[in-house]
Amino acid sequence: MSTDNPLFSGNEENTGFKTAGQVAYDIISEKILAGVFEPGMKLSRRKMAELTGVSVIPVIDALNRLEEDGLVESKPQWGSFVTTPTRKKIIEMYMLREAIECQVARILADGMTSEQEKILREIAKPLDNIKFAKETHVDIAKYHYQFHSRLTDFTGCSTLQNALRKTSLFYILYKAVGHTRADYTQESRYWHELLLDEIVSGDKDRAEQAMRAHINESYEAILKDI
Amino acid sequence: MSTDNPLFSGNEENTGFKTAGQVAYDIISEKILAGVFEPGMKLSRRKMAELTGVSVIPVIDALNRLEEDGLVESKPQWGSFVTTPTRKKIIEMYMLREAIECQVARILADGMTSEQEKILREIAKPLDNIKFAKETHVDIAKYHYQFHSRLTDFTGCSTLQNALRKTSLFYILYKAVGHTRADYTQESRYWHELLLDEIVSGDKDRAEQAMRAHINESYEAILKDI
DNA sequence: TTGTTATTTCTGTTATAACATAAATTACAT
DNA sequence: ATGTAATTTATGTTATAACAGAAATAACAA
Repeated sequence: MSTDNPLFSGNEENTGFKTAGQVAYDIISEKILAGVFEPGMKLSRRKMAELTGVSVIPVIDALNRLEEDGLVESKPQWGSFVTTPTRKKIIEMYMLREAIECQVARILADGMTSEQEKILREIAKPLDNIKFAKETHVDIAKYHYQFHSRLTDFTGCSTLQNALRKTSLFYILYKAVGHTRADYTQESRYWHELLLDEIVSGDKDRAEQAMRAHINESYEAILKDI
Repeated sequence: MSTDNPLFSGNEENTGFKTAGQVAYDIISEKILAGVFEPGMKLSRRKMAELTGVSVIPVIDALNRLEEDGLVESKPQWGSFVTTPTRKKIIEMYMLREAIECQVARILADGMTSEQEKILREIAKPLDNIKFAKETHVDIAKYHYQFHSRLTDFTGCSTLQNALRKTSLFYILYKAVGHTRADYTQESRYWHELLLDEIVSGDKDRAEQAMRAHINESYEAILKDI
């Protein structure tokens, strides 16, 4: 899961060599996103070092990166623990996601190649037809991110990509916790294909509006959960 | 500069105690933002340790944070160096800033207290009347950030605040390099007060549009520079 | 002079161990 | 039994030193 997952942007262009810090990051993040390390759990440096098979120095590095990712929180001089997805944090995550993705929609409305559109439609179609009963919430979340991540990629703007990645990590963390009660079978189908229609229209404002509606649908659904 | 500067969000709520990593971060970031460490300059771990008076471990921590801030870039297994503000990076920074601040404008249009408006107007007025000849570009950039940062604060959304902070750090880095040729005396006055007018109108779309225009003015001016 | 090889230096990385502080536990007195 | 003090344990932090690989320099041959 750690190497073939597009979520992990860790330096993986290397020649198979993994730094010790990367090893620790991969293991710990995998445990968190799989729900093994539950929110609020304390992540002791020494325990994590023992678990991952490296020393405390690379563990500190890994925990720092995880904190930047929003998966871990730290009180200085006290310790690190798995982030608890509170209502407030989820709302904040959506505020940022809306900001990023609306901007992405505007940029792409300004100029998206037909080649890019083709690629996106190939992702959108199966995504809009997912059998919700057969997939876990986490899997669906990752599939969703795949589409939006590719969309953001096509802006060529890495700063937007990095910001979006964080919101997705947090979203997956929330889904991994498991107390999700929303009924996703009621979600609109064909949303992503319609979204693409609006983007290729070339009208920035229309594209933005469609994206905002798309995100708000997910937002409203989650607000009922928490 | 390190403790009274609102740009530095490092854990400064502590009881005067500074961790070694924080010491290193403060010193190195100050040198970078002051232009002493020029873009492209290699920041050797050992040299930085000697300079800051701490060991290499906290220096690594500081460099990691500086990389997250966008002030430093690293090639794994090779080293860290001061970020060079290329045209592409500046454009990307503006894309992110526009995304963040337009969202801020929308949120505040939805509900900003009169107390908050009062505070913002007290910052906006002198900002709109700055004597450009008497201030350095860096000082003006910091003053500017003070307004926009406070604006973002009032959304209560720390994720937007963190994202905005990065764009501002990069902007200041760019200004610190010094080859800025734009004539800022031609910039519109009263822009920030007018911006507040649009936000308090309560119309999200109007607020967003005004913010976008505000940022684009700065954007267009800088594009001529680079 | 120029191209090649060997050596030296420098670098990022990380394991080990020490230090100081906070938490938890025990010991003890009331 | 309960509150307090002493002690032990655990933890974050960081200095030191070692390891491996890259870069630069020196030595040497053509």
